[in-house]
Amino acid sequence: MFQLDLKSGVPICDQIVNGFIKLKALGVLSGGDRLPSVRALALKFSVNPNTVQKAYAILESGGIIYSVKGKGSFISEDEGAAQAVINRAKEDFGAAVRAARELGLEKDALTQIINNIYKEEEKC
Amino acid sequence: MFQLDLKSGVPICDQIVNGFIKLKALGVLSGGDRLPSVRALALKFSVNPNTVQKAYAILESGGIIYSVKGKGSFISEDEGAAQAVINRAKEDFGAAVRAARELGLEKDALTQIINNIYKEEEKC
DNA sequence: ACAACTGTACTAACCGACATAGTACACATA
DNA sequence: TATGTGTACTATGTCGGTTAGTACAGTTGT
Repeated sequence: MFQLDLKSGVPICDQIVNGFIKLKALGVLSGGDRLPSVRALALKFSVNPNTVQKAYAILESGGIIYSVKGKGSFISEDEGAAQAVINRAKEDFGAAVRAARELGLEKDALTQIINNIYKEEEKC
Repeated sequence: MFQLDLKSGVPICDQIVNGFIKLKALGVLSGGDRLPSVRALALKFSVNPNTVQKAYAILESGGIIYSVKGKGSFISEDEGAAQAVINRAKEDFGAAVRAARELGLEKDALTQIINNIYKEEEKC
């Protein structure tokens, strides 16, 4: 399961959305897997149930998950939905690259930044 | 001169800051060049003078520009400011990398995107 | 001296996004 | 029936960004 950083400035709602997208992208969660209930996840994260519910609603509107009253929320079987999210993330990253290039940053500088950040990840 | 996108969600203040940083990085504006007055730019962008003033204050605190009461605001001659611009750009790019990583994108996927974009540049 | 411009410094208010709090309803399952 | 589930509201509070208005200090040109 992922973690929340309440001090990051990133909306909790978005962090939950991205967290599950990542878990699905990594294969930790796959089609049909059940998500924690709205109330359970809220309790675990010490967060308001409404916030979790909002995140689940966003995930469902994006086709990442589907929810059934009285049963729970589940990872969608549809592979295209997650892929669409990944593609959008790639586009966003591409925009950042172009912005950096426009300001004169060299390719090597960018790859070095990437290497450093992905090295940090190993520590976790 | 740059443009504002009031619907982008990016704070107007930040857009103005980034606009001038970009103009300086591209060499359109160089040391000693005069910026539009706070009121003039506010009028041009149909924006509150306070917002422009805030942007100028940020630019000055970052050493990008310097302001003189009664005279105006000017692009800084300071070379260190250029380094500040680079550092800022790197931070922005780093944030994009972290966002991509957060969504589960692999390092190789990011470097590949960079390579493709910098290949495009050769055509220019 | 004067007018017109410049940057600067406030306070007050509005707005939207985000999060919280509380309540209520509908459905599924044991 | 009891419990847990998703869902739908309203109300409240906070915060950042922006706007509005006013005021002051310095420079420049007439």
